[in-house]
Parts: sequence; structure tokens; C-alpha cells
Amino acid sequence: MMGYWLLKTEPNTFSIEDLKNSPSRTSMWEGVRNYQARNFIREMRVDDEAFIYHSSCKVPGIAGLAKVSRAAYPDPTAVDPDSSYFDLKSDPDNNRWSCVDVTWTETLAGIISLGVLKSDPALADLTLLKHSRLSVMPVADVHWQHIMDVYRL
DNA sequence: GCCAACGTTGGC
DNA sequence: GCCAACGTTGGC
Repeated sequence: MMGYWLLKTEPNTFSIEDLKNSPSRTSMWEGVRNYQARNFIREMRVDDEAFIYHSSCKVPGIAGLAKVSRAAYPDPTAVDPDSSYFDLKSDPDNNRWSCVDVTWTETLAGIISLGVLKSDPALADLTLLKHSRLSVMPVADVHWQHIMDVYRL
């Protein structure tokens, strides 16, 4: 069964285009420091699909699509003192945090804005709208299909 | 830049 | 284990 996810990123820091321009169009999805989000990271399987969501920007919304290309592994940035994601309470023998690799598949022709998602009654139960601060979350099959059918340009 | 929502920390 | 204080996220 294919899993569907939504991954938030601030485009000023790392956008869908940055993912596209990464070597092999692939990047670590590192720096998640929230247990609920981390637990979802650990549930991800290779070839699961994800919306890449741009947050904290002029038009927040779904900007593109990616695939999980490597399942969860210990997040190296948690144990790197030079990383801004360094975690004092983690060390190489006990790393609290996990990351996956994701590979760019598509930049949408237009952002599917948060405003549009909010205004669609069919998406009232979308996790994004119920838990606005979660940075990694599952997307129900029915929501994924609806968004792809109705809003993907 | 404000601030509501909410996750985390740490004293007790 | 409670909860106040604090820090962060992210829309507006």
C-alpha cells in the first residue's frame, strides 16, 4: 500500500527547486526535531509519495511532489556540533532523531495554496488544517487523490 | 512584526 | 506526574 505524506519546508531555506537542483535530485530530509513528526518519518517507505509544502512565505501551499528514496536512518545533523540542527541530548550511540532521503519528481505548474485547501469542504479533515504546526504528516489516500485530481495543474 | 497554538523543559 | 514558563512555528 502506497503511503502519502506532506513535508513542510521554508522555501527561503530549501525550496522544491533546491530539491530539483540537488545531486540526483535527491536530498536528505534532515532537521526534524519534533517527536510526532519523527515518528511519521520512521513510518515512511521507499517509493511513498509526498507533497512538498512551502511554509512561512508569501503564498504558503503545496509546491511540488517528491518520492521517498531511502527509508529512515539516524539524522547525522543531530550529532554534528557544526550543524544548526545539532542536538545536545543526542550522540552517535544514541541519536534521538531520524531522517529520510527524498527525490524530486515534479514542480507543480502553480502552488496549491493553503487558502485553496482551506476553502474546500472535501479537505476539512486534512491533517495540515487540523495540526498546523506539524512539519511531517500523513495524507489520507482520499485527500491525496482529491488534491491531485482537482488542483494539480 | 504580531500573536495564537502548542510542544518542551524543569522545578516541585 | 503536574503545570508554569518558555521557545518555536507559521499564518496573517
